[in-house]
Amino acid sequence: MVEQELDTTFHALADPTRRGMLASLALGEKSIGELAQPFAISFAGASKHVKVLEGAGLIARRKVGRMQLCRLRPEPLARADLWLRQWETFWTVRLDRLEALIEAEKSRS
Amino acid sequence: MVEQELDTTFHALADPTRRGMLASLALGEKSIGELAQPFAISFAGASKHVKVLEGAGLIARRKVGRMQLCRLRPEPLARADLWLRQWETFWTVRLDRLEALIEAEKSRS
DNA sequence: GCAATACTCAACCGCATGGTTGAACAAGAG
DNA sequence: CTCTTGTTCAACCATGCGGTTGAGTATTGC
Repeated sequence: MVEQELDTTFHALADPTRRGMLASLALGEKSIGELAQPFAISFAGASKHVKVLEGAGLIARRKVGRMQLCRLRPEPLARADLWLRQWETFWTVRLDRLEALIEAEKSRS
Repeated sequence: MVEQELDTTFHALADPTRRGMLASLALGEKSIGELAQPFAISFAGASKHVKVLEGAGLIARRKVGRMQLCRLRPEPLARADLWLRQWETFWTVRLDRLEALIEAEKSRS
């Protein structure tokens, strides 16, 4: 179950248009038209991207008059980040090793 | 560009088989056969997944005799994590708000 | 040399993706 | 009521994905 959420979350994040939309939503609620505007894309195309983001639980919508306002839902991002941090020790160890090498190089000169 | 690296990294992570392979590699170098074994998958199929991971810079290979040993390269994971943490304030604010509500509820009772 | 092992490569399949266009619908503006 | 705006839906297209099979290439063991 968690596995499947990671699938959809990472897949949603694997597209630059969708990441751009999220960045745009970080500044506040936006209609789908406003989300589509910066990307040379058709309205229907944007609508599809929004549906992917919604399917991944990354955004929620509410209808206001004739437009749909989208807002960010960061929970899946938090869970994806949690998963990525499993490897944190892995890459920090590497960086530590690198720093140690740099220090060794310094003291040699 | 950084954007494109995020594309390939997130796409590589969006598949449970590939995430499993990474987890397996966290325990040490593995041949492609060893990587394929836990997943009911053909040899060629595993080879493709490995190629995707390699293309994303998440693993490196070296030839030892007739087998290919793969090892984890965590750098792209670190960069993906960095990107995700852009939203960290976003979700922690939410959690803070939730805690505040819980506290408010407690003191009301 | 010969057989087995550890792969890679090319071709194919079914299905999803990202994109389009054009028609439809719902709601506010005149 | 009509026109425009904001959006969805359905159909289509080209491309790519995850998977397979079958053939081909190194390398090791006998």
